[in-house]
Amino acid sequence: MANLKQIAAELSLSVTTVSRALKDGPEVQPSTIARVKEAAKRVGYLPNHHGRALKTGRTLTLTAVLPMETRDHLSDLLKLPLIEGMTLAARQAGYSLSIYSTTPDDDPIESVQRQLQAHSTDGLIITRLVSGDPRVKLLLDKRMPFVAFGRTDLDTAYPYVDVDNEQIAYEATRRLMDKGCRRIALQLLVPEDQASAMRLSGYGRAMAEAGVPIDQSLIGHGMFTMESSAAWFDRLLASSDPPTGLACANELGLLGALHALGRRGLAPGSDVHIVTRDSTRLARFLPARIGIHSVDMAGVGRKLVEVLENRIMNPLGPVETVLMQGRFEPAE
Amino acid sequence: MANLKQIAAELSLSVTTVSRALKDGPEVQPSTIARVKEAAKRVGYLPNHHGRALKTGRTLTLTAVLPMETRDHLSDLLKLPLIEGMTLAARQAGYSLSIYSTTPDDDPIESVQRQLQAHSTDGLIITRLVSGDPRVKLLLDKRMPFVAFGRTDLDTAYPYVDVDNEQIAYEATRRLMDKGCRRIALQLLVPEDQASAMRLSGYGRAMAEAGVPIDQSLIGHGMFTMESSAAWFDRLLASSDPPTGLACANELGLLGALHALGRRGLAPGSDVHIVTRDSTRLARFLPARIGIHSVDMAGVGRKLVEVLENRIMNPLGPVETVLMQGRFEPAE
DNA sequence: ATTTGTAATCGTAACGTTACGATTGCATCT
DNA sequence: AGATGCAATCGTAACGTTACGATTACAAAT
Repeated sequence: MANLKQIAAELSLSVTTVSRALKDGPEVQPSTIARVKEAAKRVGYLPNHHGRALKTGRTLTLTAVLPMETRDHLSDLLKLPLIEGMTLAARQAGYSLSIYSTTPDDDPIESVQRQLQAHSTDGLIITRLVSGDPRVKLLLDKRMPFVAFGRTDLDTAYPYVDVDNEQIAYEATRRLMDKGCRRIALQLLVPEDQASAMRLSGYGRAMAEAGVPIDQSLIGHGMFTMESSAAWFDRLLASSDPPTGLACANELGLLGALHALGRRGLAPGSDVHIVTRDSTRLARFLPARIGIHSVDMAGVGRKLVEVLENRIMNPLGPVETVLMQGRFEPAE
Repeated sequence: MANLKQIAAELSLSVTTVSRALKDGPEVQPSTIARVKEAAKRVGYLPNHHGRALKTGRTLTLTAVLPMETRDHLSDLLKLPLIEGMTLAARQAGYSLSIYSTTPDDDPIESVQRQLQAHSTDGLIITRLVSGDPRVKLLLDKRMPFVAFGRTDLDTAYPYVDVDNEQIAYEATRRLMDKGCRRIALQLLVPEDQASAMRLSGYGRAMAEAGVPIDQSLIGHGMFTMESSAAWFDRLLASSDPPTGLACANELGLLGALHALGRRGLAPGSDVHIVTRDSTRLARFLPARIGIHSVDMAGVGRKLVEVLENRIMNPLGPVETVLMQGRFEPAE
């Protein structure tokens, strides 16, 4: 394998000069730079990652910590465009991206600890923040560059990229009202989930603007799976005053609700109006009339890497935060 | 940051002894090993990846080269359980897994070249093999440990993990025949695709066994997207002798076909029988009666890492090949 | 003739780890 | 007493890179 020493020997130069020439050091004669570069190309030289990392302390690796739903891969659907965006952006910036999957059994803070101490990464991308997330404090404390996908309730500033769930839920609710819906059901994950809280807030804002009181029985929590969504929506449909509109949490929630509708012989778009988020283009090819808003998850992935890169380059710079907007499909 | 030197200084030992003690070297006194391990735990020592990699030449990193469909993330659906399986298995084996995404514009062989020369990985996982794939030759030639997801037509042996598409297609076709279908439509990707060729072969075997001649007009190619699947199946349904059974290529093909059926007011399970593959648990929650067979993609991912690891540990050992079977849901 | 300045290049050390051969201390054997 | 064997530990070098302070050669200034 070609290394600096070999090139140096071949050209009767020192390793130092070769090293400098390859990065266009101003101390090296232009003609020497040319000779060195020619030789490097000829012998197929590529810098040894680990030699460099050991010396400089920079690894040129970013790590994304991703919790995986080991039982149900569909609920992780939106991770795919996210991974695509992250890996491609990382590559373009000269980094490689390592994925650290965690299962529900893993201790989330331990995974971060491990990354921190192994000196094996230049920066971390963390997701699925919880209230007062200890990882944020830990990473800020240890001065490890990181960026979060999602926000949480901390008084300290930290870099994040998030989806503007409040605005999206607001617009979704408004859209259902435009169809004439007043009894609008809302799917959420868990109350502690920041995204869910934001969605609830946007929903509440739209309802308040229209002067419609909020009926707590229409708010569904725990809509993680198609099963839970189907069961919940089935109960709602069976009630004495069933909803006429539904804002789904994600594609899974949508599929579950469609399941419940289908069993009762009801059709989306006439009996019940539905709006859903669609990060994967799934919803728009279902044989059903559904309102769709999409979030560019690959764009989120690219943005995460971009923010993280800035953080690495300029650790003391301003804390960047990004809110991604959703895009609504034109009304049917 | 804690390193061997610090621990050595603290315990008045040499760096060598500490290093050996941490890996239970037989030359070190048991009591010393205990002292060293205690100190290591206390100061939070974790070995520096790059120091070790530089010295040993092993990086403890595996790289998966994954082509991404940048336009349509749904067609990449099954990659998610694959990624999960790979990353978790890699972690368990002490490796970290790096994802190298490629776009349709990328030169596939260049991506491999780059990985090869940067000394940054211990082994490669390649996917989406093409006929006479040059990457396989290159990697065998350079003695870089690798494993392929999928087979191709090469006369040299190489390690791979693949899904037994022939058998799965055979069983799917048999199942449709059990429902009384004789005109059975089959979705394929491209003729050059090995998986498609295998599926066609299994389909043909089942048809031949039943003495049903194959009607080429029922074989659909290019079923990559929901759109193409919907358009193709719509044409078939409009023909004078429409199919009564359909074997879908994947969840996307299924959704497209359901779209076409829905537009004509036809129902799966009565007018037309459908069997599909479901790697993501999507199909089984659609409001439709569909025959389902699933392939454990997370298992494929784990198997890939396992085979690759064996290859790294024992480069001259026998070439491992694995065929994963599908699992059919009990008949409706 | 000596000093100063400058451009080009060099030598050494260090990052943290491991491999390998050397060294120590001590008990046992001739 | 001296030699031998063994267990435990040590010292040094090396992996490939880069940072930093020399060193050289030569021209220009004193």
